[in-house]
Order: sequence, then structure tokens, then C-alpha cells
Amino acid sequence: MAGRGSTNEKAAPVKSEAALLPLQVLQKRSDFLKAARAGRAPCPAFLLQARQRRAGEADGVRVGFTCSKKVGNAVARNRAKRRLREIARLVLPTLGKPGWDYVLIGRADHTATRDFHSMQEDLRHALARVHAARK
RNA sequence: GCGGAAGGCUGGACGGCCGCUUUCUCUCCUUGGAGAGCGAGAGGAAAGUCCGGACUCGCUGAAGCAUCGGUGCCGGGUAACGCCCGGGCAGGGUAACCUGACGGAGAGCGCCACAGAAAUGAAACCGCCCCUUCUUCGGAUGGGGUAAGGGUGAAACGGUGGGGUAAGAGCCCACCGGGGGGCUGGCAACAGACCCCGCAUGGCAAGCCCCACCGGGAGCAAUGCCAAAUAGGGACCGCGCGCCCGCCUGAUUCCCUUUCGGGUUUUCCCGGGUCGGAAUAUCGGGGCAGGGGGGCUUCACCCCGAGUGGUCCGGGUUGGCAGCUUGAGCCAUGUGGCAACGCAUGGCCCAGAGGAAUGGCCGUCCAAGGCGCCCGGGAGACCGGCGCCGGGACAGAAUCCGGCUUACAGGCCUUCCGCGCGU
RNA sequence: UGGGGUGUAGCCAAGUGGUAAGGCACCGGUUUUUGGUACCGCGCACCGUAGGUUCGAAUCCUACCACCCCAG
Repeated sequence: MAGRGSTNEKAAPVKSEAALLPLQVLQKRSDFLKAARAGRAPCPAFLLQARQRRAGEADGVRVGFTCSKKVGNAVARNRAKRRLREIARLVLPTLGKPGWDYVLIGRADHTATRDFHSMQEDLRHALARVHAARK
């Protein structure tokens, strides 16, 4: 209980940094379809899709998560989405560009089992590739 | 000790860092948000969606009938059930115990392939026996008796044994099976003993059906409210616009009483007001008829009632709130009951997300399992200790409950049965 | 979340209690110099899985599995 209070003070600056680039979650099917038509970057544990929005659509970094039934039952899909959400939370506030939509798609087995640090590195490289290919 | 049977519980623990949803309290600012603090935050199956409910809906309500569907030994429990408990019967097991769609086939209809003579109130193929005629004495023709033997089939009008007979046959007898009757026990299903009947009446109702009982339909994406946006629609075609009342001093028209003003010839004319009366073609009101709303009928109700129906064209929305978690709820104690379960008292509040939170990463420990060592105990099977490796199943609330079914690494507890050993 | 449907040879399928039709494809043969066409023939089915009813089940019943469709 006492330890939790101190960590909250430590977490406060991280929170304010993230507030500069607020992450919005994609919900509409059409946004997912638009991202799928744009650039994609396959990784061992997931597939990254990204696109630069046209002017006037929305502000900030937006991200969506999805898993098909191939990944497994509801427990496996939820676990995969949670891991994707976690690496997005750690990486995107610093490397994501405003005005872009990102979609992370889970894969069977690998999304749940791959080493967590490797997944973060995968996402950084994938972001670099997507940004480079776009220009 | 070994092998089983039944029932119940549990479904890793602790800690660190970083996150998500949210009750309550406080602070800040402009509605509404932001921040802080203390808390709370998946299951026994949350699953499959197979039953039963609660709840919602002018999907018209109630009663009856019909249709359709479900259930099916008896009694009880329950809000209800196709669930549960107890009992009966049948089958399986040495036993503990398990399993069972378990009403009706002497109400009716239908089906029973192939084989077989014959498949339901069917009969006689090979046979067996008697009589007649013929005879080459092997037998054959004709008439009759029979259902024991053969063969077919899943199933052949009771079975076995004996008597009996020309051969046979419940023809007679014993036992078994079956049917009927009242009696006794039991709320009942049913059981028991007794008496009677020599006893043709197969199977299938998870075929139609009969009997008894139950059930309206759709479903929280139900439903209600708010906000925003757009529209306050257009075109064409068809069918229609019935009857009665004259009612509020309706409206209109007409007649009439009286009065005022004007024209003027006292009686006439024009205009306004007023008392009374009449009429309803038109406008308005009321009632009736009529039309529509369920599978049908009756009663009630609702809508239309002067418009309505059809076709085509056009436009907008995918937000928010409620429903949403206090409930056939959980825990404890007492009490009734063999039990399912009921009753009483006291205490508790225990997830509410909404493209969907309840987590991510790491460390330590703890079980299952494997390997090695101590070679500690022991005749041995094995047990104990230490170290290393390894690793925790099935599975994620979506309106909420009661069940059923299916999936599940293991662990713990209770009761019982069989066998072996010891006392 | 709720509602509805389907499952038969490699593919499309018929079959509503009694030996599982048919077509395409495959394979073999004949015709042809060869191929195609045409003709003839062969095989290919634990009827989604597991139980049950029945003498007998693709068919009837129950449970499960997989797939598909619909709904604001």
C-alpha cells in the first residue's frame, strides 16, 4: 500500500508525456479497412498496418487492435490483444507520428509466446519501415 | 494393503514495477470534464444455447374450440421445468452400486423387405396317420385327420416332461409362463397369498394415432426517453365518399313575431337586430351502419369513419441515458422432513464492461513429473532427505436467475463394497 | 446476443425404414497416325461423430462436432 503511493508519483511524468500524444482507439470498421489498403509491415509476432490520414479527419495518433478466429478461442484472442495493447502503449507515444492510423493484428501462437522485449523491438523496426515507405 | 463404488470441496500462493474500468469522498474549473484518495473488479463450468422462468412489447385482451408442439411408471419438492429427491418395476454387476423416452398394441389405420407353405384371426410344402380304388406289390389316385418332426426367418397362435392316440393335439396331468376376479398391505406406482380360466389374439406407437397433463408469439439488438440532422414530402393509378338526428340559441336558407333606420303610397320595398318555427343540398357536430385489427366463434377493446390502398421516386440517423444489476441473492444459527427442500431469526451487499475493462512484465515459493546423489531406513517392493531440470488444466461475464449437457492438469475430504493378511 | 439451416465418392448431388441412383472428374479399353470427340467398362461411400429404438437406420430419437445464413 505504501509502495503503491510512491510509484504513482514516479508514474506521473510518464503520464504527462503520453498526454502530449494521446492514443485514440480505432472502433469503426471503415478505419480498419482503410488501414489495410495502405502500407503493411509483417513481424514474427504480429502484422502492422498503417496509413497517414487525410487532413481534417482526426487529430493525434490512433491505433486499433484485432485478432481473427484463427488465433484461437476467446481467451487466446484476448491475451493476444492485451499484449499488443501493451507494446503499443510503451512504444507509440514516442515513435508514433500524429496524423497516422496504426492497426496491430495478432497471429496464432506467436503473439502470445514471443519474448516481450523482442516484440517491442519488432514494433520499432516495423514503424520505421512503414514511415520510410510512405515518403 | 490391493482393487473398486458413491458423494462433496478446491481450481496455485506471496511480492515488485507499469497500466485498464468503476462506487464513494474531496479538489479544480464554465455545462461537462480533469485530478487525488480509500475501496471493488470473471467461472465451476462465465462455454454449448438444450429446457424452464423473471422482465418488456396495443405483437389487441378474456373465454371456448381447432391446429401445432412438448412431456409420459408413482408420490413429493419447486416460481417453473424435459430438473431434483424418494419409492416401484425391468436389466447389468460377486457386491457397494449403476442404467432405463418405463402410459396404451383384446380403440382404429399402417408396415413387417429377403427367405419361407404360411407374416395375423395365416394356413399345410416335405411329412405322419386312417379309409377307398388300382397294383407290375416298389407304390400310385381320390377323400379325410393332424400340427409332433424337417426346413425358412428377427419373429410361426405358450414352454418342458409325462400320459394319451391310428397319428397327433391343453385332449388330460405336473411345473413354469399368461389372462381374469375379488381380498390384504400401500396415498399411489406396485407387491403378496388365494380362487377361477387349458389359455388363438405376434412385433413396431423414437409410424400415424388414442389417453392424461402442459404450453399464445417475439425477444434487452426487447422496450422507454433525450439530443442532433434532414424531411414537414412528391408523382401516378385504382376503389370510395352510405343512413339518421337538428343538437351548442353552430352555419346557411326559408317562413313568421316584434322593433329600428331609410325609400315612400298607412298595408309595400330595402337593410340591421330580435322571439319562435321549419329544412339539411353544402360547411361543422353527434350517433348508427360499414370497413380494418387473431387460425375461428362470442364478448370486450382499439383504429378508420372521408379518405384509403397499391406502385415508383426522394431525404435523414449508426450518438447519449435508462433498462443494468437487491436477487426465486449469499452467510451463520435454530427447526420440520428419510431426502430434494421448506420455515424462522440475525448479519452482509458481492463485477457491471459496452468494438467490449478485470491485465503486461519480472522475482521467490509450492504441488505433479524426470534425472542424479546420500546409498539413510528396509529382506524386498518401496519410503525419506538433498540438488538440478521442468512446469499449473478446461476456459473469459454481455439483461438476470433455476437446471441440463459438454470440456477439465491435478489435489483434498467423507462414506461404502470385494479380496488378502493380522488380532 | 438471439433466430434459422446444412453435412452422402475428389466435386455436384438423388435417396422419408429393407442391396446408397445419376452426372462430372479419375483409371483401363475400342475407334484415331497422335490428341480431342464418341462408345464400352472398372473402381471410388465406416452416409459429420457417438449412443439409442428396431429383426434391420443415410432415413426415426437424443447428445455432441463442423460449417453457412439472417437480425439494429
